[in-house]
Amino acid sequence: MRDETPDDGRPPARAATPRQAGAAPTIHDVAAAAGVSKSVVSRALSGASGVAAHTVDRVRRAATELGYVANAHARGMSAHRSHTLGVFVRDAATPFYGHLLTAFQEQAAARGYRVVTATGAGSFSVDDERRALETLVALRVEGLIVCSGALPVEDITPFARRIPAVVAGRPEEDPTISSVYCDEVGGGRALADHVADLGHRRVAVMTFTPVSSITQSRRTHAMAERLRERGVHVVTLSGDDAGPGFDGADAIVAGVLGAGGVTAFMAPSDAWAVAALEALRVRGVAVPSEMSVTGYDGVTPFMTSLLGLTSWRQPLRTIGRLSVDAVVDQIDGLATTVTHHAIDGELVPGRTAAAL
Amino acid sequence: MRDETPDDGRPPARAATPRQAGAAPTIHDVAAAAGVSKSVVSRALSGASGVAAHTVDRVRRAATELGYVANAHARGMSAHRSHTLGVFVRDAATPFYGHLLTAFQEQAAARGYRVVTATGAGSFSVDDERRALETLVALRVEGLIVCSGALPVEDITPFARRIPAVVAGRPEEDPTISSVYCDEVGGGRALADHVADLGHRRVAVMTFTPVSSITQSRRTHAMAERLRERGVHVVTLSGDDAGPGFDGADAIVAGVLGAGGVTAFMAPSDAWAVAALEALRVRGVAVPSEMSVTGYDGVTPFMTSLLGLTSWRQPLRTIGRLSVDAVVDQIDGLATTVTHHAIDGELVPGRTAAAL
DNA sequence: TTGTACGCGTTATCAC
DNA sequence: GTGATAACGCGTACAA
Repeated sequence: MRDETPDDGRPPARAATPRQAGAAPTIHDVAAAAGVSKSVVSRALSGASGVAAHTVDRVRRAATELGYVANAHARGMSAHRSHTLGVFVRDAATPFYGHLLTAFQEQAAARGYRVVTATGAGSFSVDDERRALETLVALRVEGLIVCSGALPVEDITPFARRIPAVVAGRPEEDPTISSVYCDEVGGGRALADHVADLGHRRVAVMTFTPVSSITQSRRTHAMAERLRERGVHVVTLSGDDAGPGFDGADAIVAGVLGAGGVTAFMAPSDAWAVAALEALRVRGVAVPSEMSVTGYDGVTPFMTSLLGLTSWRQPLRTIGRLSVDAVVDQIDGLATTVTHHAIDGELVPGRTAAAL
Repeated sequence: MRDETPDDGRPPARAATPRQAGAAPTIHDVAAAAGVSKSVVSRALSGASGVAAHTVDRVRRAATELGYVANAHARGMSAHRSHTLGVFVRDAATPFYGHLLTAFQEQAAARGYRVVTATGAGSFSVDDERRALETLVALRVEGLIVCSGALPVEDITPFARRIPAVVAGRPEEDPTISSVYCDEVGGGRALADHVADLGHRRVAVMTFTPVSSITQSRRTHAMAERLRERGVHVVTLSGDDAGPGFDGADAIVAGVLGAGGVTAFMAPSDAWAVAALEALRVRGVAVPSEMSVTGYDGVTPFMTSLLGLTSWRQPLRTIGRLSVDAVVDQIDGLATTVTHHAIDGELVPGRTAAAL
């Protein structure tokens, strides 16, 4: 049970000396408890030299006694540093972003930074995303990591002018802003080669326009292009009209089957591949004997050997690590130029795509 | 390209009047640009009454012109409010927590709060988790939402004394701290009933001790107990020894098959169920004809009709919403008592468990 | 070795 | 309707 009254509109209760119970103890409280001045507390706790050993002891004891945790806001104000990185993710519920998030946290901690996350609050309108970015800026994060396949770069650059920023997980050649991403074109082409190598001559590819998803557009067009180079007949199906969820999967599959003679379907992501596999199962089409299916992303939990999905793995841990390094290097002055880092992915053979 | 020098150890550069380019504009800059005092800017931007309409206009224009975003730290210091909720999640990469996180963000936004997230930085040691909680406290979050099946409540209560807190996603009866969770016992029992109803008489259940995971312990013991009540012979296999990942799945499956006559296996989670399904497939055991398998959680992307996993769905969206409501109600003084909210889950029939 | 005084950016109070 | 001014909690020159 809390022992304080909620301090909703507290202004009148300007505590004179007896701080109200429940309020966080300040450096002043610790100083009083230890019988020294605030500056000594500050120095003792920060491990600065020039403080008597026994004084440090007394201060430390008083601090833990009171459960003192320095106010990051006040500290940031005077130090002009927040030691905080801001991460914007479009949808934390997606495993892809979840893994990225974890990698960010880990590397940021290793580099001595904390991470605050913001999202577009569910209804992914561009306006929401803009507001989320503003939240990060208000928090005076020292670096910005943006993970969104959709947010146009124009919405990021105004902030990137002030704060070292990096776009993670999607290709971005804007000269203003660094990026770390998996080589979508190389991945799409390699996966297409895999399908062509399996002997498929008529392949359906689900494609997107850049506005709906930069990554999915890039990789799917690379697939189609490479297939054509290999002399494979390509049937493209637009994923832009398929709606936000995966409800359009059946319509897509119907299109694939209706095209006639198609023996392989290349999905833009593992999630779409799984949705397609479901639709195929419902329609009684055997995979891979009657139809081969490939995904993209290669992230758990889709990458279970149970599903055996043939896919392309993006090295999310590496992307996360390099993204943090990119912004922190800029913050620390170790790097001053914008960098674009394309990481190689890796083919995951699987069992959903077989030789014809 | 950034046009400022990185402000690493900036103290000497105490800008006199000409602020260094790239530094975030302050209310002072806006005031100067609009030709008014800071007070007016503050009131104009906060929509307070008592400011001439044309002045508001001028200030607004100057603010957007400069790209002014109020410093949340300074605002919080003066207002004694951060309008921020702190969320601690054990592992954002897990879909379970990812969904929860999204639900938090959404409801927090609806209630006018922002969310900052902290995790144990990957290597989930209790020490890391404590440090993560301290980060949140340093940020002076007004409410705390803790999602971790492992962090002992004793590590939370010292903070909960000061800050309204809620444990989300796991049962917690501590009188100090509110909780919102799915009824693990009810879920485990209902799922066990489902298995018993299917006619299984010898069932293997993977169990945990509370120290390794409170939720998994609770639900699995409920399963075993209910099965015994129904006169079913239960074989328990300890999941505590299975290691951190799912590598122990094959050993578990070996134990299930070695027990003799077991026709159903109840896993503590969907992830474990999928791991078991894989191990069974490798061993050539047909599901569900030779062995029925059930999971628990019922969260995407495991809940694809492709896998057809029989499971128990936890209403994560509801849990997320109610968790935020619980802390915000306490902050706003709408609620003063600690509440424990057990939400009902829902059976997901699936195809991995069949009648004997 | 320790204490004093100031400033960080903002809001709220009180004169004007 | 507007402008000084005093906090808020902390770090840190500078003085003692």
